[in-house]
Amino acid sequence: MDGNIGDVLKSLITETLKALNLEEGEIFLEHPSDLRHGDYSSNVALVLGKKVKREPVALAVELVEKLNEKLPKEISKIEVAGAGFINFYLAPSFFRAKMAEIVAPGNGDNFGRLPLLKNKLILVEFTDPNPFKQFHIGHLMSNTVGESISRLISFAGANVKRICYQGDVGRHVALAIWGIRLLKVPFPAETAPLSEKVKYLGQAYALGATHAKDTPENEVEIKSINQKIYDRSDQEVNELYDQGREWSLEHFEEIYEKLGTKFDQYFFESVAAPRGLEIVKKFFKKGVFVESEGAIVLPEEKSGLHTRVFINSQGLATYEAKEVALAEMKEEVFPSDLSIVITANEVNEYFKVLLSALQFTAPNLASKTQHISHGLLKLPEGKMSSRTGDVITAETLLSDLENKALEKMKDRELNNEEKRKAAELISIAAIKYSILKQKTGKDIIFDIEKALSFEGDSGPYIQYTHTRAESVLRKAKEQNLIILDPNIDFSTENPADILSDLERYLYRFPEIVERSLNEMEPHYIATYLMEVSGYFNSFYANTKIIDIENKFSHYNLGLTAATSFVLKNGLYLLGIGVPEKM
RNA sequence: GCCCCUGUAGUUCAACGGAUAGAACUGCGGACUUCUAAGCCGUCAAUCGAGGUUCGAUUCCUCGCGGGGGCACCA
Repeated sequence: MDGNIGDVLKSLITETLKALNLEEGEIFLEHPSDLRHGDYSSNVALVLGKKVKREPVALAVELVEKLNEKLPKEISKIEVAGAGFINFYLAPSFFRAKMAEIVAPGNGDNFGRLPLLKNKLILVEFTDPNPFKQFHIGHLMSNTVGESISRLISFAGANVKRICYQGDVGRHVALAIWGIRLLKVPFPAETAPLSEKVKYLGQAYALGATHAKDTPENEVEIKSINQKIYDRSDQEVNELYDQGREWSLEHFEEIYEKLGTKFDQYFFESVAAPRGLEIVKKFFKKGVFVESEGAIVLPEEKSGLHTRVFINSQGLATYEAKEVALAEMKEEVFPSDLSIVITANEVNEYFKVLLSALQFTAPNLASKTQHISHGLLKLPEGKMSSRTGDVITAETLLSDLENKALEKMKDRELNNEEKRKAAELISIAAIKYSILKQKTGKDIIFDIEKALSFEGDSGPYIQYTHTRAESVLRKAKEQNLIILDPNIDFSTENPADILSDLERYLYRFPEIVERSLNEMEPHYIATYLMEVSGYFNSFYANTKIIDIENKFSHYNLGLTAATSFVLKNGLYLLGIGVPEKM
C-alpha cells in the first residue's frame, strides 16, 4: 500500500476539480460518524456550490461522474448523499491488504508509530507531588495524563524526558514539621514499614494545617520553622526534615514503579528557591519586577493578568520565583525543543503570569514552554482536602481496586501469582481509563463504585477484550493454524464479500494517534479503543473464529491478531498494560 | 465585583462547522449453552434559555441563567 489512502483521495479530488475548471484550497475529508455513509466523506460540493452558485447535489453528481473515470482500485464505490456529500467506500482488497500489513512479522508492535517528532527532545513535567504530604488521587491524575502524553510523544519518535518537580520546601513542609509536635503518636522508628512512616507524615501535616490558625503564636512558630528549613539553622528541624523527605521520596518511588512511570530527572524546590531569588533580584534591578508592600511582584494588571508575588516580604522565593528558576534548570540538563508542564487547572491564571515573567527572564524558554492542565478529580460526595486529612490516597484506591479484581478472578484457573499480577494491571487500568476517557481539561467526577464495576466503558473491559483475542490466538497456534495467509488473493477468492465494522475501524489507529498527539488529548485513543473493543466483541459473539470448515478462518484469525495489536498498543499509550490472562 | 473554564439521556462521558447527536451505567426485554458471560442482541431516554452568523450550529459570536476555579506574600 503506497501512502495514506486519505491523501490519495484528496489529490484525486483536487485533480478532478481542476479538470472541471474548479478550485478549492483545502479539501476536507473525514470519516463519516456513521459507517453506513462510507469510509470517507467530503463536503467539497457543499462548500464549492456556494462559491460558484451551483446546486450542491448537482455539482456532487458531476464530480462523482468524473471521479469514477479514474477510480483507484482501493475504492469500490462513490456515492452522493444527503445535502451533497460525496461518500467513498473502500474495497475489500484494501482492508485485506491493510490487515496483512498490520499482522506481518515485526509490524504489529509498531503499528501506530509515527515519525512526526523524530529527532526532537521534549520534556514533560508531571505528577509533582509534595514530600510530607500524601500522594492522593489528584497526583494520580497528573501522573496518568503526563505518562500518557509522554508515551504519545515518544510513539511519535521524539526523545522524551520525564521530569518531576517536588516541593520539598515551603509552608506545607513547615506545617508538617510543626504538626509533628502536636501528634500524640511517637515518631516512627527507622525499622517501621514505609507505609506507616508516610501515614505519620500525612497525619502531622493534617494536624498542622488544621491548627495553624488557632492562635497568632502558631503562625509565628510556623513562619520560624519555615525560615529554619530554608537556612538549615536548627539541628532538630534538620533531622525531622531530612528523615521525612527521604521517606516521602522513597514512598513516591514505589508508586511510580507500580504506575509505570520512570522519571529521568527530579528537580526540587529547595534548589530552585535560591536560584529564583537570584534571577528575580537581577530583573528587579532592571525594573521588570517592582516592590509593593514589602514584597517583590510582577505588575501585570495592564496586560489583564494578576499582579503576583515572586519574593514575599520575608524575603523568601514563592512558587513563582522558583518556577522561573526551574525553567532554566531544566534547560541546562536537557536543551529541549519543547517543554511541557502538566498541572491541575486551578493554576491556569497563575501560569500565564509565569509565562509572562519568563518573557523577560528567559524569552527563548517562554516560547517553547507549553502548559497543559487537567481538571480536578472529584468525588460525588464533594471535594477532598489533604489539609483536613480527608483524602483518598492513591495506595488505598489501588488496593481496593486490586481486591475487587482478585475477587472477580477467584474462579479462574490461574495461579496466585498470575492473579496478583493481573489484579494489579486491572486496578491501574480502571483508574487510568476513567481519567483518560474524557477531555483533559475537565473535572472528573470519580465514582468509586463505578470504577470498581469493570463493566462497559472501562479499562478492564478493553483489557478483557484483548485477553479474549489472545486466548483465541493461543488456541490457534496450538493447532498450528495459519494467521492471515498473505499468499491468498482475496480479490479473486471472495468477491461477494461482506465487510465487518471491525476491519473498517482497525486501520484507522495511526490517524487516531496523530490526532491525539496534535491536540495532546489521549481521550481520542480511549474512545477509539472502546469502539474497537465493542466491534471485536460483537464479531467474537457472532463468528466462530477457529473453524476448520471455514476457509476464511485464517482471515478471521488475522482480524483477531490485528485487534490484539491495536488494543495493546493503544492501551500502552494510555499507560495501561495488558494481563496475559484475566 | 472582575477574569478564566464549563453546561448533551436519570447518571458518567463522546461527537476535528456536516447527514438520523454516539457510547457506557441504570431501567425494561431477549438470545446462546462454541474459542473467557468483566461478554452479546434489542429497547426507553438528551444538546440550559433567547437572539445572531452560516447552505448547515451541540460546536462560532452576543446576552441571560446554572456549575467550577482564580483574583499578592500557599502551591
